[in-house]
This record gives sequence, C-alpha cells and structure tokens, in this order.
Amino acid sequence: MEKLQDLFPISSSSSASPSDVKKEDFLKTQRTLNLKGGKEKQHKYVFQTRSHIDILDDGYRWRKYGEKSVKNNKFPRSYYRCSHRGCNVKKQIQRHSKDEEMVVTSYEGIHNHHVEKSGESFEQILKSFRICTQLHNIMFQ
DNA sequence: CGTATTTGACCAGCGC
DNA sequence: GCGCTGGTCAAATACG
Repeated sequence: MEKLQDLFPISSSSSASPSDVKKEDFLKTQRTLNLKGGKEKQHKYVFQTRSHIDILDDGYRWRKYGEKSVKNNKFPRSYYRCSHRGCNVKKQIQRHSKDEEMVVTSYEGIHNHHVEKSGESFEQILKSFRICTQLHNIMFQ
C-alpha cells in the first residue's frame, strides 16, 4: 500500500477552527478506491489532530481489531471498527513520528445508525458534533 | 458471563 | 515465485 502521506498530501491549511483547546485541520480527501475493475467506491476521510490523546471519542463505540507498525513510522497504527451490528465503518489511527502530538485519524464508511453514547463531557460532545457535521458535509456534498 | 482488547498468524497485493 | 508490507482474523486474555 501507498503511504498515507502520498495518498493524502497534507496541505497544511491553516483554516483551523477557532476552537478552544484543540484545533483540527480537516484534510478532506475522498478517494475512489477503484481497485481493479472499478469496485465499489468508498469514501475515505482523513483529518489530523494535534492532541495528546490519540483516541478521540466521537460518540461511537469502536472495537479494536488490529495494530500494525508501518514503515517510516515508529508508532504503530491501530485499526478500529464500529461495534454496532451491521455497521462496518472502519477507522484507523496513526501517530506522526515527527511530532508525537500529531495524530492522523482516518474514517472509512458511513454509519447507518445513530450515536448511542452520551454522558461524556460537554466539550467532548460538542467537539464530536463539529467533527461529525463536517464529516457529513464532506461525505454527502 | 458478556464484551472488548491484545497479539501473532494469516492473507492479499505489489515490486523485483 | 518470493518476500516485504499493510490489513484482517481469531484465539486467548483481560475486565466490568
């Protein structure tokens, strides 16, 4: 597979949301993975976050199903999948080897159910909402 | 006891 | 064809 940086060239767009704590640079990329013979097109959406926490709770329940170390990256990449039945949304989280605070998160697929989690901090929910909104906008533009 | 995580095995694609 | 690399499976394990 290609490197993530090659697939999704990081244009350091400084359109950072004027958020409180964390700023997310949204690098929208939808790539049609037409592997051989034009299979189903899937949307892949990548953004990167500057935060200490690599596990961003976006309201969904993610079950980890793998972890691999990739070349040119000293940190392993972890693979998650939505634990809701019938919802095969995938997500992978990867750290940058350069600055440890940089986290690249990739979503793939669309949830077919509503968010089931609540009770987290308000800020978290708000942040998640913002992320999901932009994600939605990008995916269904 | 049910559900999530860990972790090595396994597999598929690609380059040589 | 072989080996490397990345993605997934699944059995064992942890944990509430």
